[in-house]
Amino acid sequence: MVRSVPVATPRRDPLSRDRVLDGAMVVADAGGLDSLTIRSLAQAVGVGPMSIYHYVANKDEIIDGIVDLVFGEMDIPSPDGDWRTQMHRRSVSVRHVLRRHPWAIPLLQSRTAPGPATLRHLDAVIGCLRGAGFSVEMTAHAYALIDSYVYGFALSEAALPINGPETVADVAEAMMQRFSTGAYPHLLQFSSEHVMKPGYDFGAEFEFGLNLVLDSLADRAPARRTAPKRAPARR
Amino acid sequence: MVRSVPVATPRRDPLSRDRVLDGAMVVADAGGLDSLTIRSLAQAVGVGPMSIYHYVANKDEIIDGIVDLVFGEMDIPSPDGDWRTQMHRRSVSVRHVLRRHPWAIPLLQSRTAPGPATLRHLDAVIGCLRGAGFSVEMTAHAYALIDSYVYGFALSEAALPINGPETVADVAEAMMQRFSTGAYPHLLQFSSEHVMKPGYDFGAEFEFGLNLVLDSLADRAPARRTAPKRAPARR
DNA sequence: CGCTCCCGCCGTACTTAGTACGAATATGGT
DNA sequence: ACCATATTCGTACTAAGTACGGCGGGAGCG
Repeated sequence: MVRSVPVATPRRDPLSRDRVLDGAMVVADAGGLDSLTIRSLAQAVGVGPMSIYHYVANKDEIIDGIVDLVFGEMDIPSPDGDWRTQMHRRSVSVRHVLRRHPWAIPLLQSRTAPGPATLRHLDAVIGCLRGAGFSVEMTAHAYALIDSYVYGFALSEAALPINGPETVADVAEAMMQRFSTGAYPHLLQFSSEHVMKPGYDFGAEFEFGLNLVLDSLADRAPARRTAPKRAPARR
Repeated sequence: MVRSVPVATPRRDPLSRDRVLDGAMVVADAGGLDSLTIRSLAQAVGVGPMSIYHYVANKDEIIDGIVDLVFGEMDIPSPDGDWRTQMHRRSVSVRHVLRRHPWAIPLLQSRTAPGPATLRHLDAVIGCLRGAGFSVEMTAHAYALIDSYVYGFALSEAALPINGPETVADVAEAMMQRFSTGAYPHLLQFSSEHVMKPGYDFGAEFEFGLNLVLDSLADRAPARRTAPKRAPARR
């Protein structure tokens, strides 16, 4: 097990579970979940397809592994400090991470084998809310609400045509043809007057909803504990 | 096309795009998206695999088709009546439909070829909000917020172990082993004190978040509340 | 110094899925 | 009765997951 002299036999460094999972992340980031096949992964890490199976039992285990890696990239709320600030920072971080790894969004909630980073994240969020004085019931409410919003937003955002004004125009153009029948007047008006305007950025909607959600929760929370700082509860 | 005598040649009635899509729905509902293969679908509708391709170009078109069927099952907000009531009813309906077809959740936002039911739904939601007096900007905010929440909640809900107190206990048991190390104290406490309690129903969290979101939007909306009539909002 | 065993690696091949191609069959019109 | 057209399907090719077993080289032993 212990290698006395590291120089001795670095055949070409012996692969490892971590290198497999890191490689899987890279492949998924580059081409989406569909492009992540055992063969493409093997090629990415420079081995034959079957070598992968010496480090993971099957593809599902790879998926579980990279989902946990994604959770590992997210900021965790600190138990100290204002809960609203912490949850805001954490939520923004979650969104940014999911923008980097959009393929992970449908997987986040659907894995039944959470890894350590996932559990640490969950624990920190619950700890933050409970520490702020939320009751168990209220914590459940808040957590479901915040995460539903954040994940849902990430899902919507990921669904948008790949970014770039070019694509937006194309999609709009294609849609216009159907609208021209007059069957969808509100949609037509909304698209042309707002969504298709040059400066429109769907991502900017995130802050509005997040602040609304957090403010409303603050209103209904036991407004005490660790938050003498900013004046909360703007109404 | 028109069959003069129904007795004459009901070979076994001639299949159709609708029968293909309906069959695809049934298969997906029964066994999830993974179980929907061309072969399983063909068997479900009683034909050979290749016959399918006379009614759809490829599997993606089938996916697009059943996603639109899902949208077609959702209640649509009426332009008359209180927007809050309408949006509440619509959101509850969306959630129920997605509970029936959980495989559709990751697909809803990711299809770039929306069908007629999808567009009708979109149009109705926008029409409802605009008709209630929301500005274009506010409509965009509200729509992103509400849908992110509803889809995100559906996503979370679909991820839960299949329902049934049996499974909950099992999952909890498996998790407990990891918690026993003391690494996730808040999560442990939260689970044992709340989530694992007999009466807990995650689905009940939906109303809390939905009402909070709608109430907060109402606070920031033009206090016009119910649209007295239909406001065409054309220009 | 050579033998052997083990570990990491991979070649081969079986199974399932999407689907291209064109043949087989049926149906209605003349 | 016969053909044009509309349906349906048989065959087969490609890609992907992965079971099985073989190979080769370093480590420890004699």
